[in-house]
Amino acid sequence: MKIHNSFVSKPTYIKSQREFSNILHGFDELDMKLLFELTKDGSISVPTLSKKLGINASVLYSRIKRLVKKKLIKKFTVEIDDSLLGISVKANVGINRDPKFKDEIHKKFMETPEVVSISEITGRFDIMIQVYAKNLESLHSVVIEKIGKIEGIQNTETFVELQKTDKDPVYLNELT
Amino acid sequence: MKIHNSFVSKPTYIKSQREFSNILHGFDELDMKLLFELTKDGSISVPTLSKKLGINASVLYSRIKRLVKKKLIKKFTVEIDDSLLGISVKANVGINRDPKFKDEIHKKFMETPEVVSISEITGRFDIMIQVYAKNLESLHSVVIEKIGKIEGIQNTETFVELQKTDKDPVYLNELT
DNA sequence: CTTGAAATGAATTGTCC
DNA sequence: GGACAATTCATTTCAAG
Repeated sequence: MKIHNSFVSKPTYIKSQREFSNILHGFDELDMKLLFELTKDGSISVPTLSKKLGINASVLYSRIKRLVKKKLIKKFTVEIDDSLLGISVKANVGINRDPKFKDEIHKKFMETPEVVSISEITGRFDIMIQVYAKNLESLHSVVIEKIGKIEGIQNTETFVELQKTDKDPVYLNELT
Repeated sequence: MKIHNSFVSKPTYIKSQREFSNILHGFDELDMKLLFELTKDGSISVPTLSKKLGINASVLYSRIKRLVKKKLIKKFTVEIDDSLLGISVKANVGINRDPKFKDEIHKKFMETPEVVSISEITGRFDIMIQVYAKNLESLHSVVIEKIGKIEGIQNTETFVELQKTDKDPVYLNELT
């Protein structure tokens, strides 16, 4: 049975807001546990998971299938160590641009291999991009030669990442 | 046989700089193809991959094992759709801090569930953090109430992500 | 070192409770 | 949601090129 979000108020027997929204989306604590385990190890076998969680394997098969079907799991993938592939410098670059060239600039970024993500943002900059490079020298040349010379780009400001700490996945947390 | 980087110059029969560094690290084009396929679909079976690439399954078994052993593949995992878990606002926050409180601030960030990554950077800010929140109101309250009030934080500047484009993985690209 | 096939063992599906 | 049986598939091993 499917219940639509906006017509339901939170019943008292549901403890946390998170549990509530999970139920509204049709996902429960077991789904969250699965996401947690699969994020840690996406190659774990269902029978192994079954033992670990103390839940029948058939249930896990159908749950995981459901998580994939409902697109909560976008895909199974691998996490790769960039540094072993020669990427030793990562930077964010804040950019201001002439709005007239928005699409053309986006296209240029898509064509620049060193640019790995492009975000439209609010605030001091219009765009923030992520740039991966082999070393500082090549980062510099990418920003100055390739990016700085794109028509419509008015200003760039580079933030080189010295050290990054990634945290546990969000769905483990209680967001306020 | 292992050859150390700095003592070897690029022989002429090796076409690209990328191919060269892969060889130095002991990884070749087949390894790159595997990384590409596994990034696209980490749950593909080896026999299926074998047909797709036209390469004997035994070879792929040993190659993948090697990629994992050498830590080029850090782990198998799943990609999750945050928005379906109620995360509808993502922001980067640039921060200036009193260096005396560096460690204490880092610890506070680690304790704040909305903070998903922490980067030490060069430039206008000392730190850039990524914040996930349910909505703009909760983002605002996290930045003002939780982060702004941490001792030693002098200044914050929030960049709300309006739209983000992620690109293809780096190891497909030719970096200069 | 690479291939292919055969034997093993494990994962997956379906059915019934 | 759980248990089990029937089936399919992945993985390892080994023998030969």
